[in-house]
Amino acid sequence: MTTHEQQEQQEQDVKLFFSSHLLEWYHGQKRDLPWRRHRNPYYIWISEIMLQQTRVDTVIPYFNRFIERFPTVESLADAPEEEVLKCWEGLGYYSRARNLQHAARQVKELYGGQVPDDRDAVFGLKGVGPYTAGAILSIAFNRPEPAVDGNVMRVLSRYFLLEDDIAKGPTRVKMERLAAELIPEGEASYFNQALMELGALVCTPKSPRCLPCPVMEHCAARLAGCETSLPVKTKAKPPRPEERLAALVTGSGEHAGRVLIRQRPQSGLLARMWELPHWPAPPAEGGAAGALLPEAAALDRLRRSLRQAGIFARPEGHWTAAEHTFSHIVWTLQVYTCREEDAPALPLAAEARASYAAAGAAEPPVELFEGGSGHPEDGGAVRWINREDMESYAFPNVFLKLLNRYFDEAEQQES
DNA sequence: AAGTCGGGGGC
DNA sequence: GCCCCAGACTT
Repeated sequence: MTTHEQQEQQEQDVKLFFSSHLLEWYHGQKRDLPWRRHRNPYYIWISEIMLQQTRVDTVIPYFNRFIERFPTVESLADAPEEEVLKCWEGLGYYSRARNLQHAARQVKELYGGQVPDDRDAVFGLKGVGPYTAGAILSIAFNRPEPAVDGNVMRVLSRYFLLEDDIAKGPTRVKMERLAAELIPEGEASYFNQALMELGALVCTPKSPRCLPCPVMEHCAARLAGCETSLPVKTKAKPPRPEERLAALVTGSGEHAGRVLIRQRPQSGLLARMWELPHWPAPPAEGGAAGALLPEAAALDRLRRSLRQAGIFARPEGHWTAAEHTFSHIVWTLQVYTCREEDAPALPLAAEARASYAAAGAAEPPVELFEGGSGHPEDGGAVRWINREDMESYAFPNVFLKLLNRYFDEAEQQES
């Protein structure tokens, strides 16, 4: 046998060792997760969409509620979109929910309500990319397809000491080829889950638990002592800060005891979710970025933004500040309590024109809803709600917390 | 290839 | 604070 052939044989042995030991470990260590109790392709599919960029512990309660409310593909396909969004409330990446329902309608109409088991069909479902397609095909149907996510790339980077940047596209393709080679005959479902389970429980990003690892013996990174410096991944850009003024408008007259909420536009950030109205804060005088706007200026700006949006209310004072972090933006919301007022006798357009004229040409126009086209169906719908009504609207977490806190405080003041 | 899309847990 | 998570989609 040549040296080259010996080397190849050794690589094969290391791969076989990995696959067999990992599989055996999985059968002893796998967690009891709701979507693992039956091999139901619909359950697998829902769980995989929820698990995109989201931890198992976070997903479990959402999954259980979702399956209870939408037990079948058809029930999901036929549901009102707001109900799907409400089920997703707080889970983030809300386009996942909309895409999921779109895909449920695809499955209902194209495949008779049965989740398809062939590659092209699964890939064609909205919201299903390379990872999720591989996960559905392998976990639900035991097809020998790779399912390469962050866990898998981390595990493979370490075991095979691969220094490719996992943030780059081609790296995933390379990992998929490798992961496909590793699948033992007829064991795609368990093996792919085992790979991810190892990444979640043992081969963690920081301080991996190498001693109990079933494949430590041949882990190249461990042998080289560099397991904590893998995988290589370029840093994400820091999110840009955005200062915003938010209005907590309490109703008077027929709206007494209620708070004003607004719906976001059809597309983009937090699409179709409900929120307290808010607008970009003008830069503070003196120009220092992040400097706090003087209260009087904020109150005045908010009053005009509200009026421009057709809301007649008087900002009264600063209530609280709240932060909300997205992947690419950080909102700092300065929340002001505002009191609903009677609409003025003058029509809004005339009011607005007079307001601009009085302010002079230097006054910047305040958009009705930035990013929107101005059409009502693009968002901007408003409602006056009490605490019980919150059941009917889906809110991003920051507004969920603000509203709950407000209603708590209002209740305490009554008693 | 880079930007857009949430939110939380772990350290 | 920072990192990353069972990623997909758009440009």
